[in-house]
Amino acid sequence: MERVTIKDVARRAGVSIATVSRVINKTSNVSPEIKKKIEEAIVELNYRPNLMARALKNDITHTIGIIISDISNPFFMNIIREVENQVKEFGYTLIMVSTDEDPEKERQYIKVMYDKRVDGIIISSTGKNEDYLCKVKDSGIPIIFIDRRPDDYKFDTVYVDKAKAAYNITNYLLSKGHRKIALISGPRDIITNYDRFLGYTKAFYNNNLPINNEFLYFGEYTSEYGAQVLEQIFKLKDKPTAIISASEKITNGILLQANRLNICIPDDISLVSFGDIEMGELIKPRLTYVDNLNNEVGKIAGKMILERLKDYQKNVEERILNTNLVIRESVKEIK
Amino acid sequence: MERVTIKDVARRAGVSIATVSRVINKTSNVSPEIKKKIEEAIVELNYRPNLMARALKNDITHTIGIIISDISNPFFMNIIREVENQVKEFGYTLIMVSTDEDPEKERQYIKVMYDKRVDGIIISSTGKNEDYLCKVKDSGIPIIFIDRRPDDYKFDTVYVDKAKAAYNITNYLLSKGHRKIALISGPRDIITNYDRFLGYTKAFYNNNLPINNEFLYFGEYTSEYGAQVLEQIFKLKDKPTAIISASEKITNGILLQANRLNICIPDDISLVSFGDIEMGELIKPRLTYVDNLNNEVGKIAGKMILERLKDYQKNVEERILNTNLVIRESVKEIK
DNA sequence: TTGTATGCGTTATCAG
DNA sequence: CTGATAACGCATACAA
Repeated sequence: MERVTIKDVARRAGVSIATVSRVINKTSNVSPEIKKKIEEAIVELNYRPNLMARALKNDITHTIGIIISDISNPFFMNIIREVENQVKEFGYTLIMVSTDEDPEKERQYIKVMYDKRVDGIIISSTGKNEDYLCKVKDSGIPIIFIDRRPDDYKFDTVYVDKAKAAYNITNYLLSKGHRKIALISGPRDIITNYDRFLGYTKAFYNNNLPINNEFLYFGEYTSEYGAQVLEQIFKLKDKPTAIISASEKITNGILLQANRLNICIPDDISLVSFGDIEMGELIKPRLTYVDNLNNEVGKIAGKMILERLKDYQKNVEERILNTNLVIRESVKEIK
Repeated sequence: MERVTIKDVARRAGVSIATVSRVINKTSNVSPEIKKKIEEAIVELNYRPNLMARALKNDITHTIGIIISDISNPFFMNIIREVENQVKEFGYTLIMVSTDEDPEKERQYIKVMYDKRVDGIIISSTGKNEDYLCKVKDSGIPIIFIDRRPDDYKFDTVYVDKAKAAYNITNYLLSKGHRKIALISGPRDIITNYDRFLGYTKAFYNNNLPINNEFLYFGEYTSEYGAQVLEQIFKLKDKPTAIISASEKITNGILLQANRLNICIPDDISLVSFGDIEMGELIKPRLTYVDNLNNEVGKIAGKMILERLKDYQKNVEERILNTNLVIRESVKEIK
């Protein structure tokens, strides 16, 4: 089955390819009879324009690249779904890669996006390639930062204010009498974890309380890491009375490990999580948590890229979302 | 920042574009000095070949399309992740769309894939577009069916044998004394649900037992549907004593609703699920389930497409995976 | 209104 | 070993 091109259509309709192109793109008037002939030819031959050729000519691929750390993370999955929903009706499709938080891989994938001439990039960045992203942006490819704010440069951005959330969580725990509060974060390099640290320390500072560095854990956004740290914590002489978990995955691990080690939440230790877990309603105790608003982040990211695609010149936009603490049963008051 | 092309490189190195192309593609010998000059020019100008142009010329995009019903379904997410892992090292990237089980959307997206000239398609099909997929395949784009087997035509395929699994589940329930067994499936149209039905009926047939059609539910792969049917079931005069759930999402809904309605599993009703739920270890009772092997399906799908890409002529391959029943605590024995 | 011809950035064929 | 040039499929400026 040969691929039929605009030439074939032209031949079949007995016109030039220019005219065929005109009726396809409705770019100028074509006489009704000829138009009809061409349309018939298109149907008969089942002609489909070659988007590669078009892209080469117009420098528009109708493709948006998404670069995230891990597709299998429900957090990002939801974002992707929302982005897809936003952009699909404008004819864009998504091309998607995951970096595993590896800056080198990230760089490679940014290159891939550039090479593939995507019309725009949505990225949850490791933060180590901002200089490079800047170049890509300057070359004409809009870039939207999601979940993690850029550090040095200016980019369109949408994320939840983790510093404020961490501040609120910490304050809440302090108000419940907790003084020894563990913060279990993802990688130290990733700016969101710095922000959580910021909010955490601010709460202690404002209450004129000292920070115990031993209670600050930086690792990975994985269930394994959460499990491992919980075990570690319970070997400590001077245990924390509460934990702040930076992500659902970490929370998953904490809960799993607590179950294995017969640790009771909140009786043995309190827990607050960034992001509720799947089926959270069924798991006892129901977690006190902050919503990560991933659906909203995704929706906004989709809209932002569409706007930016329409107007390349408009001012850089920064959407910082606030999230509230949802208080349920995983925190115990300390006398 | 202008985009630098092979012409710029050629000019900078003082050679023709043909020679530049030669060193880029190592397609024929170039004298060492010239080669060095060109390589330098490439670095200095930060030249990156335009993949669009290349694709137009070579008809190879290094892109694989994935068509599934719903990205936000963990089941498909895992598959995608595995596929990505398989193909990324061969320089392929994934373009991904979701159909929401809508055959018309599916058809549109198949077109998109065709138009974008992807090198191959991995699809979990509604089953309504096989004729069209056949044409696409004949046009030279390899197609791999995942999770759902093709019906009329021959395609490379990898899926778990749901009929056998359903047969095993049903047999198990029958052996535990259950006679009134509800089967809560996804859409009637989707072949996997027919297969489940097949396995279910076979078990009854082999045991010389009658089937109650009222206990056969077909709907959606959603939590809402699971919840709704559970409620419905408990309004029945003659309730089933056991439920077979066709998917994690449905199971989620069943568990959530059971919790709301104070229905105790397995005391009030037994439950077996296709696929375990997230954090299944923590939710009581731990489910008796069959593993959906999504990781393996994804891995195999990735390998299959790579092989097919290497050899377009090889025989159609069909991988049917078997899965075992994992018995835990959600089924009660009936006197 | 329609056709001719050029170029998008490559690769490949053919001379030299 | 190297260069000029055609071709990939399409869109469009320019001519007619």
